[in-house]
Amino acid sequence: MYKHQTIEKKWQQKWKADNLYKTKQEANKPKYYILDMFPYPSGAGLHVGHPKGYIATDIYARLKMMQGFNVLHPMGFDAFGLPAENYAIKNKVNPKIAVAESVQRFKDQLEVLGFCYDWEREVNTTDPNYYKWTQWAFIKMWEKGLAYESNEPINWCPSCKTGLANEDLEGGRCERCGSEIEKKPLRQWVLKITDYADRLLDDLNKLPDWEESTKDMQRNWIGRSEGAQINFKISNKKDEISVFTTRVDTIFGCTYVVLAPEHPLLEKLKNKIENFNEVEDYVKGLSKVSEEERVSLHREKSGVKLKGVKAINPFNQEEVEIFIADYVLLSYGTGAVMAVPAHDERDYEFAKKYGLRIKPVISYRDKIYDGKQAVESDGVLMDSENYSGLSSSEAREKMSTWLEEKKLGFKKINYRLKDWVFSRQRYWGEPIPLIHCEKCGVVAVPEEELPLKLPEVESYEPTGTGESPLAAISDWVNTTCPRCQGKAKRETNTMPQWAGSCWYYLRYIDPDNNNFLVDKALEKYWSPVDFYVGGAEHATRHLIYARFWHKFLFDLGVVNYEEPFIKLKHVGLIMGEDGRKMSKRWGNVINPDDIVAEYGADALRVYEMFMGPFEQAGTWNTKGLGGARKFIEKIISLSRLYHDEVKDDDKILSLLHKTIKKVEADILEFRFNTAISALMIFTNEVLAYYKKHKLLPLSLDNWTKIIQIFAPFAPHISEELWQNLGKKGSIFLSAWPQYDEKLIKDKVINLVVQVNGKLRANLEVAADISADDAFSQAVAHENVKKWLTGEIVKKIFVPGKLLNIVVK
RNA sequence: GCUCGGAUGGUGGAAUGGUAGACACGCAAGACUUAAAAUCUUGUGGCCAUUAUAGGCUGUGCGGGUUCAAGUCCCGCUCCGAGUACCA
Repeated sequence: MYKHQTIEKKWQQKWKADNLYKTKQEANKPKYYILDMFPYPSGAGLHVGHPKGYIATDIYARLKMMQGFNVLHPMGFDAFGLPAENYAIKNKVNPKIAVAESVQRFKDQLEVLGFCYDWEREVNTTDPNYYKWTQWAFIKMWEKGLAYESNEPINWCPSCKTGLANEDLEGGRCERCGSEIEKKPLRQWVLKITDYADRLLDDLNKLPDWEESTKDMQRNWIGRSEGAQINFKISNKKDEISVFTTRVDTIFGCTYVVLAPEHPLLEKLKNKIENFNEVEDYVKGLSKVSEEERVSLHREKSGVKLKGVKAINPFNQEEVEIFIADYVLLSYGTGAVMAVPAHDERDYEFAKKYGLRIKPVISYRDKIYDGKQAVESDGVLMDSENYSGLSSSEAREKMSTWLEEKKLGFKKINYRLKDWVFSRQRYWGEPIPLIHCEKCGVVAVPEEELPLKLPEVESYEPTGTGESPLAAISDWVNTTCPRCQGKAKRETNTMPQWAGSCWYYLRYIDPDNNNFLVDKALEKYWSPVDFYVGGAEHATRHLIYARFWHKFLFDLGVVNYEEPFIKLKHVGLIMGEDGRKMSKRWGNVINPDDIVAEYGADALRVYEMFMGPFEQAGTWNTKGLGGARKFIEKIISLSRLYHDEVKDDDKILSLLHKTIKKVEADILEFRFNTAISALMIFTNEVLAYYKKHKLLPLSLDNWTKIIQIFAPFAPHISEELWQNLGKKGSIFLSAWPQYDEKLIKDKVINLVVQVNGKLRANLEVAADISADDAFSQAVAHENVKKWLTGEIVKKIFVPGKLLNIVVK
């Protein structure tokens, strides 16, 4: 039994006193920047799942230190946002206070796990010295026209009483509180992320060290589709309907046109539409149906024909009916579509329901339009005048060119990605640094007045009126225009929670800079982040936003590289012992403090890394923790088995070098479970050797190496064992042991002998045995002989591994 | 529906196309103990055979295929998970 409490505390204090993990920038060393997604410090504190990713990066960072890198491994807090604010409302305290308490609690919990963070670089997004630069970047965006004011209907959470971005929703509900989202027109600030859509998409190809699944999620989220925008004249000849389609090639099969029910053209055509009352009733009826119902899976499509107006197909001048229908969304494309029921499932369904004409215009070799369902794949055009006979892709090219020539339409790329609704009607966020002047319009707060501090307020409650609580502080709101000194009012919306995390990784590089967002030389040295680790839930949120800001900062010349994060890995969740997500609600939360007290931080670290593949979710099992603890004690027991005089056994020595190689490679690949397994195998081997031969199996030199390769996983006990050898400096300042490829090569190997692919014998032979020698030894083996009953037709020899004899 | 993952003992999992189940948990038997815990030893996919040893068959969700050899590659399914959802 070892006293982990004493040992762990001792080394944590010593490391702190020695400033061991202070970031160094030594000229003769390469840099490595490894980053965790910084946490939101909630009042509940950590459960054992939270530190999993931090343990992994800690192991990685320690390896890199020992391999001679200048390592930047910082930590901070993303502390603006709803949880702190809701806590503040409930307890009537300033969120600042709640945040400070949570941060402290968080740091205490992290500290006992023995992480090598450089706390001198701690970042907090709610610190005015930090958000000064969040505001600065926002102003730059506004200056470049990337931040604009809009009054479009947006997602509104009736319970949080704020507008939200698409990224804040989960299945049509508020990601924070689960309330159903309403569409509400609201004055808001929006960031033009769609201007960067193509770069965000294309540059994913520059990230080979991101997981393919994450890149796919981002590709889907951005949702680029190439097509054409086409104008259909309306029979009154004055107005026209613009539709977006990716299938111009099917336009001769267009039998009607559909508008979204909220389409602005309706109002314009009011007098032309004979059944306008019916149309209005339909639209009113729809607005009663909740968004969720409207979008729900099996809801039947419905619509109303606009009587008295028709649309004219620009390709053949054919007049077709116009409908409004709930299956067309205003928010995508132009809010209007040309319906081709023969070649689009949704149009088909609608056409069947209302008995509309269905005209197939694409022919296929294998599947054919049979009247029973739409066929959506490409084929060869038919019944399409002079385009008949062309392939779908040829036709799309020719037809859109023709449209452009005739000015009837143009090629168009549409994105699923929407501009980023960037204002919140809540208190606890960065104030948007803009001023509304009666004469000059919108004016930015001058740079020298930044940070524009969040003012103290009486009530943190959201107002629900579309104004933030800041609007109630009249002496803050009423100000003078920086340009004309006339009467002006401050913008009272605040920024969303995501704002601060868009660039925090840059602040770590230069945390105290009050003159610029990040110093150029420092940025050039440390940037980009070499390795970024965090939850997969950020794949289409934070990771898209941060890439967008980074590209913007690149365009400004603030950063020197276009992508912020070179390598990315996601951490798999740790589930409760009952298989459910750890949560107060289920009563299955395990607090790391309790585990550390009973088993030690080192055991917790080893256990979490040994549970299974890093990216995969795993179920907590306290019994498994006992195994980790036992393993640490086994390693400690090795400290009795080394001796200065010992000459190393060949096999043990070879295994040691294999283990060094495997542990190093596995850490670099985030395969911690197999790295630990390799250490276990080695330990078991050494103990078995001692029992069998009653000889000390380890030289001092090799014992030293074992401690070193164990150190990243269990830093406290390793440091203790290291110091027990009389070493002067920390083990983490020592050089990672080199393995010797020559020693790894076995002289004697186990040759597998198969007959017809079935294992029949294992032979101990020289590693470089020839095929002929292997064969003659194999056929001499009783159990092999037994199976060689027919003619030998083939011999497969894999040197150093296997011999397969094929008989007939 | 679409996109991306995954399925291996009682459990977590391991396996550059080359001995499936490493390593660990659990379980069983034994040692130590007055006893228990801890620790140590041995065994542990299933079936068959054997006093014992040596051994045999079978086995990685299901059905096919490629190969001397398939958990791994190809084709077709089933189930589970994640993301997205009337995106034209």
